[in-house]
Amino acid sequence: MNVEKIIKTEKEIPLESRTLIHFMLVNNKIIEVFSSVLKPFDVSLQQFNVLRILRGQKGRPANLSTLNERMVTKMSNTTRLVDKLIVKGFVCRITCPSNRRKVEITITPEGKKVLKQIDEQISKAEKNILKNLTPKELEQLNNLFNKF
Amino acid sequence: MNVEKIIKTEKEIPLESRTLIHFMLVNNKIIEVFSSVLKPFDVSLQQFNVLRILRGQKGRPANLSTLNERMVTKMSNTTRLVDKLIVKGFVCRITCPSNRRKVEITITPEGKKVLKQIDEQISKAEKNILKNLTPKELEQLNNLFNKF
DNA sequence: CTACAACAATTGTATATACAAATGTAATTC
DNA sequence: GAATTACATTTGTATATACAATTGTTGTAG
Repeated sequence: MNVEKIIKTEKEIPLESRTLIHFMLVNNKIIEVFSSVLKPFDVSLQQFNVLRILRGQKGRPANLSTLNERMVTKMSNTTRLVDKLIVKGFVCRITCPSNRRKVEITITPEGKKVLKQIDEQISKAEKNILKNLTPKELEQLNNLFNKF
Repeated sequence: MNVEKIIKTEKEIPLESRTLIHFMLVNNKIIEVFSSVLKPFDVSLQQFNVLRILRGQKGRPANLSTLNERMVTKMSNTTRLVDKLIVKGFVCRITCPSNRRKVEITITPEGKKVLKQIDEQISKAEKNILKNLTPKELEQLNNLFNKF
């Protein structure tokens, strides 16, 4: 992936700007791949993230602020995100009995089933995106990311 | 930036998934910083990108497909993006005399002036985001990104 | 126990983005 | 040169997201 070729510029870009542009270009590619995997399941990247968080709860219900806190990309409207998952039958929401301000959100068996299918595809996509990188290079990347 | 701490999970994430999540987390941070720099100027990241492309044209007008092709994040509606810049007086659009299907978009002196101010702030922000990385590490990052 | 502050989620509204269909123009084919 | 195809942009519409204001509930100070 050559930055100058992709954004079609002839002039040399300063190393710092170049790195950040490069960063965003790769990120766009990652999101594009993930989105295309998720599309047939009619689930957005954010919705997928919520489903995975809920499964990670192992039965324990999560409330909205917990979800928001754990999401990779925090967004300002988790209520409506959950609304969509409810319509699809993938999650279930009840008001918390001990504190009626809160809600308890859980993943349904149907949601778990779909999530399992998605996971397989996503896992393949991940391997494909990273096919040119060795485990050592992945470690290296993670270490560099830690410096941000 | 510790991934597990940020997304608040206790379990170990496989290296591949972890890298991609880490990638997105850092990207979100970058976008967040950029957006907050741009906010006072009432210019979005995409609009900023268009302005920079137009300046890079050095007077030569650009048409919509050229803009779209050169944008870091391609979006499906460059028309409306340009509309907003016109309202702000930062760019100018006329239909191309030699081919009336096309349009000719140029940056205005006002646009150039604002862009210069933004550039200074963005440059500072870039340095700040990357303050913990040496030039060598930046090169290393770019090389790793090339493998995607 | 009443008033007030803090909390958690929801709703309203404006803007942004994705995708498809439509418009207007130019080039090509017969 | 009329019909068709391809091109470049615009418009329509549905959905997504950001941000602020609102609602309903709980905790707390006096």
